[in-house]
Amino acid sequence: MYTDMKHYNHNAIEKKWQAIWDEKQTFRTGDDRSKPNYYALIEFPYPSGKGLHVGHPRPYTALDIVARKRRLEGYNVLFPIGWDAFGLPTENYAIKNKIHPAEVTKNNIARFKSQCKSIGFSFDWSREINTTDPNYYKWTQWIFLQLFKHGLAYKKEMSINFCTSCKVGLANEEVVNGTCERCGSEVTRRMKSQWMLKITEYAERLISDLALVDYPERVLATQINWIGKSEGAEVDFRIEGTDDVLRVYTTRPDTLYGATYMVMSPEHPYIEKYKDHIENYNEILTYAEEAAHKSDMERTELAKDKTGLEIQGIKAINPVNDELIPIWVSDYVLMTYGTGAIMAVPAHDQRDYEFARKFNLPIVEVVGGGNISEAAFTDIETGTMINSGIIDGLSVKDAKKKITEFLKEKGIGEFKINYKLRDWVFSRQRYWGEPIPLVYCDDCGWVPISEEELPLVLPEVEFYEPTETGESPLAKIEDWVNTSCPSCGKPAKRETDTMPQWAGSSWYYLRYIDTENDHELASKENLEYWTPVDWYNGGMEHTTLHLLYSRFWHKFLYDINVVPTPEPYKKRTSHGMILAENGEKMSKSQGNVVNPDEVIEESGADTLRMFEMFIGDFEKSVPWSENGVKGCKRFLDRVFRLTDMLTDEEGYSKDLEVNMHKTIKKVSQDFETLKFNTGIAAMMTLVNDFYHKGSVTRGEFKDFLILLNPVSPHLTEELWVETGYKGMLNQSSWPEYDENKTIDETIEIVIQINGKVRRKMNIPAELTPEEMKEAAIGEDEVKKIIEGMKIVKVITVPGRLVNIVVR
RNA sequence: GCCGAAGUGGCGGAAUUGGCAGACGCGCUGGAUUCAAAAUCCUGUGAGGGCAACUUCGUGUGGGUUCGAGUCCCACCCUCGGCACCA
Repeated sequence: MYTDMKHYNHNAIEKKWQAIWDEKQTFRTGDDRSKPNYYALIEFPYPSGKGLHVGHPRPYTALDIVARKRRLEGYNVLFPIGWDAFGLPTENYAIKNKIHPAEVTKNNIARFKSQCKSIGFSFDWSREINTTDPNYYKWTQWIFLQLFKHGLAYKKEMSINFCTSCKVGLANEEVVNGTCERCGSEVTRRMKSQWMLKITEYAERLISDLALVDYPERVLATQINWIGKSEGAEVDFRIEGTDDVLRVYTTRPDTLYGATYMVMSPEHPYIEKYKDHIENYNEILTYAEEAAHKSDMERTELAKDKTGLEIQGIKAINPVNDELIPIWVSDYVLMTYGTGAIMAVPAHDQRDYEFARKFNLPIVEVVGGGNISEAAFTDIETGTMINSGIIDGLSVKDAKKKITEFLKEKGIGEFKINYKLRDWVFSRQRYWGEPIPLVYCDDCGWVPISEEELPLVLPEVEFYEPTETGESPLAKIEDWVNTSCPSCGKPAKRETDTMPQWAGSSWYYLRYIDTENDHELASKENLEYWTPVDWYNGGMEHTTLHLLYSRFWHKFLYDINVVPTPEPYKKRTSHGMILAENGEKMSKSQGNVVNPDEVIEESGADTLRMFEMFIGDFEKSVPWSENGVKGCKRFLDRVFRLTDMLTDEEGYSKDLEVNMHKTIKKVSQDFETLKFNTGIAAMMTLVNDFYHKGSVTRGEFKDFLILLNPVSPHLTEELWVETGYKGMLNQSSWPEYDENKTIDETIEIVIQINGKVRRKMNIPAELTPEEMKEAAIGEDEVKKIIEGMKIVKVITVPGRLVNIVVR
């Protein structure tokens, strides 16, 4: 006969609790400011047309666990969600299917939202934001205006990276191996007048303030590497027969005596300036044009073999030894870094060495210790200066200092710090982005529109395609473009470029704090209470771009007294990707995308959440596994059936008391340190213990349910009610452990002889090392083994082992 | 080339930071239940040898330190991520 076994109906249970949480607004951020606050943040998603795949819930579940645990610990928790909804894929889809991007966005968001709800995340849905909402981008525009007013936004005619397919300018960061980060098409260079943000002004602070935050080592390294700080000197070389100097930047001023030629970038202004002096001007011009034509890809990839030309007709004078040296032009020198010209020291720089070898230029050794007939000697730790006049005999470090002081004294050089970081190209020739709230007036130049007029709303437009000239589609809407100057009232034209997708995501964490505020981006009081974000988790792919940009904006807002902290995020962590079962990246084209909806339907959201966390090391990429999902489902089934072995006892049983305390400790710690996999393993072990014992007390079950709740919230809430505990689980509190009760009374120790495990024995935990030693030596088997040998030494590790060294 | 992370069973991964390698899960083996299957429960599961108690080998490779090394040091190899002519 069939027993009346209750069945774990995950679908019913999950729908039931999601409805209850919604109705009771269970996870709405509280107003009780007497509670300690906790701000947990995930990277808000871009609502693509494809919906979520199983990679999304990994970071969301992780911080959902943290948020739920914090609430049970008595914190007032802010755990918000929103949509980073401007962007090219939506626009491209809109173009292709002739649907308004706003409509596409709305549909995509609806899909994402219902998926997020079906997974049971404890987001505060009352604070949902959307970067394409005028009430939101009003403040994105407002921040831009402040940047503009503080001189940090400027327009510049410049050579930009231009994606041939998207027809937009790209920031350096958006170009990956010479192709567009988004669509993979070829990127070429093109001159275009662009809005730029002076992130370089913050370069130093973006490095030094990393000391204030808790980021993983690899993230710190990426930030520092990207900013690329270097210290050196700028040095003036006179150009023979003129009053002009050619200024160079070098990190090795100590090698100045070894400079045997100079190299200018093909774009260097002196080429134009001295065209009358330059005998081979036409040749140089041809070379410069070729270089300009090359995309960044070609210029770096093919540049393994160096090219260049000597500039005939002008020569430079080495300021320390007055030697006449030739000036070359080569595309391995970039106009965008340093001064656009270098002094070449082939003996001590790899690139100069290659170049000198190829073109038979002299190589003069000025740092002794290497073998320059074979390779450039670039070591700066061991060498001693030679052939170097006033700095002969010094170490590299001392020589740098002395020569830089000398140059400074003579007025022909100075100490200089350079950064690889470039200013941020901030305009896009696209429709689906925030309009830049500026107007161009022939008399007044660029004028900001009045802040009262914000938001400057995107006008309706018939076609979203960029124009043939690469201009924004907005340029075609005449009655929008033509306006009057806010300053003098004369006819003027609006800026038609829009902002990049990075804009809205650079400050969204601030808006969550005060979503309804319509007179400031967030109130001082709320910002004081909630910032900085306590824990921000996101993907490694955002650790250069997004993190740097948002830190920059935050620092600016700090400088103008809008936010109270110098850094936006106190702690940052990163998750690994979820790959397809075969170890490949999940992608639509491969057809290997796993959809969470199917997993939820079949095994439930609680199982999905658990497996997302149990699958492996949170910080590493890991392949998805169908069987792994089944394993987690099996575990939750076992949890469900624990109710059949429930006893009436309210406390912990004697047998399992230590296990309970150990598990509480392990789970509590592991949920704080991204070790969700081992925390869950500890709970599995505990459940195995319950099964082996065949019973579980009400007290044990209750605390176990709380521990499991952040991972699998629906089932645990259901079992809480079913078992008849008070109220709802989310109203209870996180269990505490007693350190003294995490220690077993008797422990098994290992007896080693000469470092090899020979015996194991059970002893009372409180034995002293001396007693352990006695016990080990006295053990019968051990006695037999060491009979006739001499005990040299005995090592005891309390609670672990005794090692007997014999001869 | 430079920077960063890693290399542990058939698989995902553990290992209180120098102290029983392989927790937990998957997969697989055997058993119980069943007419049978699924599900469930109980066993076993790094490799070799032994009827067994046991024993030898074993954390990318080679050396070293130590009573003791997955963990520390030196030299390599390989994988993944980032940067890449930045003077």
